[in-house]
Amino acid sequence: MERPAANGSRQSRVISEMRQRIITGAAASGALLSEVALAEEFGVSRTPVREALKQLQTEGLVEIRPRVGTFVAAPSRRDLTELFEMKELLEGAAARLLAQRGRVREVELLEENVHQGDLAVRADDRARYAELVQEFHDLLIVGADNTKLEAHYRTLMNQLAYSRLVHTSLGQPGRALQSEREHHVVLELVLAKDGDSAERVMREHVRASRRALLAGLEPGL
Amino acid sequence: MERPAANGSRQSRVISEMRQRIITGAAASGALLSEVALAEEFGVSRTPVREALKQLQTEGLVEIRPRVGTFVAAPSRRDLTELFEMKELLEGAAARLLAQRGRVREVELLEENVHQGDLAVRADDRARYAELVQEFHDLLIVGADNTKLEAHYRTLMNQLAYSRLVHTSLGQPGRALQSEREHHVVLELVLAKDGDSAERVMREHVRASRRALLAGLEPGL
DNA sequence: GTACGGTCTGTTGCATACATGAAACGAGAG
DNA sequence: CTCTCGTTTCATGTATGCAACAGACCGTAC
Repeated sequence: MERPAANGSRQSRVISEMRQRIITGAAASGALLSEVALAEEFGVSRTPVREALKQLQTEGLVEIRPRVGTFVAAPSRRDLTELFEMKELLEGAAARLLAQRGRVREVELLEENVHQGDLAVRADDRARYAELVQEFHDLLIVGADNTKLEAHYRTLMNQLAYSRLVHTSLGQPGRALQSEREHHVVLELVLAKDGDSAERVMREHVRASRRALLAGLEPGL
Repeated sequence: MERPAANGSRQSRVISEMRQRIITGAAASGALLSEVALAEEFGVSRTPVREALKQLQTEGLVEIRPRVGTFVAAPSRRDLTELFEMKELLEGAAARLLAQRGRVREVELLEENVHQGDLAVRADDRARYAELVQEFHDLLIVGADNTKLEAHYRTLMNQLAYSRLVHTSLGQPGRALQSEREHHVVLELVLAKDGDSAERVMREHVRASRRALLAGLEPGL
């Protein structure tokens, strides 16, 4: 193979590309991921592809049925419930931890985020607000300053394909305004360093967003 | 969307054996895990060994330095703090969820466990009590009836190599008795279906056990 | 003694060939 | 038509060879 050697590990490129494809939905749920097909597509041999799939399996994004094939994971209804339960748990804990840390950089970014959120809601700019919602939750997690928590959280969100779901949730009438109000309360409690309440309210916020999501999803499910 | 399929392939044997070796400490922290050495030892080729190591990496048990080698992960002080933070969080949530479920099978097993624990403490049988402590925490997690929570929890405990640590913790004078008392309270709150309090007390219990552990590890800290 | 540079060894990264099992398929019997 | 069972096909599972890179080692110049 006189291929002008790709710089950097080929496998890592394969992994991130595959992951992105699954999260964004470019690879349909339940679809077969053939090793040879992927290998040809990425211009590498089966070996790095196999290792990438293996990693995606432990991340819960694909299911490997031995001797049969690798398939894009299809979360069941129960999986969704469990994932949201975990989301509630981790984000609640993050709110508490952040509150305990005091006025760190992430808190200031949250203030700016909430400010921008107000503007987006007032302007009824749903796409912009969806972005800000994601940033809000992300800041909370990062601000908790616990790399394990962050890692597990990201794994969960990937399984949820949350970046797609958030739009559905915000599509419910009045949800954006309500969501933004809840963000306000969480931020205030973080600023007041009231970890207990911040955690409680954050959990309620997650439950509310889940309800809105399921309400928007129900027809199709 | 299930966790690692328990098939009978050689690779799964390699993985579980390696994992066990790391968790139990048979493979020293920081030690180099040579692919060829492991392959020869297990009587397989490098390929399944490589894939096993890859999986252990995403579980956080080994660190792969590209083109250099694979090493048994050595948790830093900060890692330990973060891991305990997560332990507190997950076990607390599990207590809450179990309390909400009512009188399920795991609750009955917990009652029996606490009863046995009383006997072990009274008899000053430390080894037996260490077993029971692990079972207690395990029942709690399983009883939460959330497979994601359980999976993440097990990953974390593997990283902590908790099965080794628990003995250190219980070695502190009076810790066993105190621990058993705390188990009692948690169980009572679960029986009373008081999820809020169960979570709170469980968190305190985890923090207390962490303090006992650190005191036993480094008397100076 | 120290700094420098080249070589050398050990390790992983990737490609490829072969082994093996699962599921689809189709011919034939009933 | 339907069921059975052997065959065929196609996917993954594993072994192995070669290449490339990191780091140790050693001789040499100063």
